Amino acid sequence: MFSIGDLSRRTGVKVPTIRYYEQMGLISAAHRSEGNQRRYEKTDLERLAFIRHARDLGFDIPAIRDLIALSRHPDAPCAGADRIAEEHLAAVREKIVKLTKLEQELERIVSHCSGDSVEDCYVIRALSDHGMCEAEH
Amino acid sequence: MFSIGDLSRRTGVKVPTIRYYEQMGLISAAHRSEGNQRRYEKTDLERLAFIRHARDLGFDIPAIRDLIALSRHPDAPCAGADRIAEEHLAAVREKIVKLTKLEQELERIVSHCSGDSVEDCYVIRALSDHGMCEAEH
DNA sequence: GCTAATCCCTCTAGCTACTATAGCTTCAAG
DNA sequence: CTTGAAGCTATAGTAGCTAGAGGGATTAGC
Repeated sequence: MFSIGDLSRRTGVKVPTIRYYEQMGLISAAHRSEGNQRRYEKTDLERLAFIRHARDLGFDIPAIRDLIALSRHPDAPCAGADRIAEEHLAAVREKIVKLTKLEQELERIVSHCSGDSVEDCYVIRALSDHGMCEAEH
Repeated sequence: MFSIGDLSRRTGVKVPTIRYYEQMGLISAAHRSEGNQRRYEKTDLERLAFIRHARDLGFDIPAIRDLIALSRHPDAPCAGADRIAEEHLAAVREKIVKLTKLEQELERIVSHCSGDSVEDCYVIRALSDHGMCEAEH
């Protein structure tokens, strides 16, 4: 039996976040002590570690809910889980592409600035005048 | 004289967003028509285009506020603007690094899954067991 | 057994940058 | 003068937490 604080220390998930996950339906409502405090068991610990891990990998809460639901049917085909992971991977890649474009544009702007007065600051001028950009955005 | 709708069409910034920017102090409160509708001039258009451009480049609102303040002192040195842009560039790069690590981990997980049942689905198993990860996260 | 420190409870509000809705008023064209 | 589009304010919702207020529970030490 763990208190919510124990669970927090063992998983690295903050206490209010655990309560939030309960509210969001990622973990089921815990049993309560006589004094109305949450008491957890080992399965809850594992579940929370799963969630933590998925969050670290950037899955959002609905996706995690789906993954948990799938993990409860060991005999089902795992295409569903694969698809969720693949979609997430695709989203991550898309973000990287966008950020890389941003990086290049910012790099160009920053490196072009002579460092004199604001009047001819390349940073400010580039922001004022879209025509100075290389790529679309 | 432009209405808020004109401004929106010319800059691509949605009408409620323009009002939001006014509230956030990015643009000054517009003059009003007799019937209390906002009326803008060319300078407002330029200001809004500047904001739009900065947002497209991922600057957050406080940074844009600072950039606008700086752009009003043409004689000041532009080190401030450079620093803001450089910090933002650094933040973008950091995000790219993180996402790239994520991408690799996800790629590895997805590619390892045989595609059979949930029971031995690599996706689910990897999420359950942190020890299966290559990198820290 | 008592007390103090620490933990836990619920509820509410705040964060970013918008977006959406409701209910109302104003504007511009015909 | 009417009508439909556009504008107004105010409020609430989005994701995933985080912080705080104002209490009650638990536990370690004496």
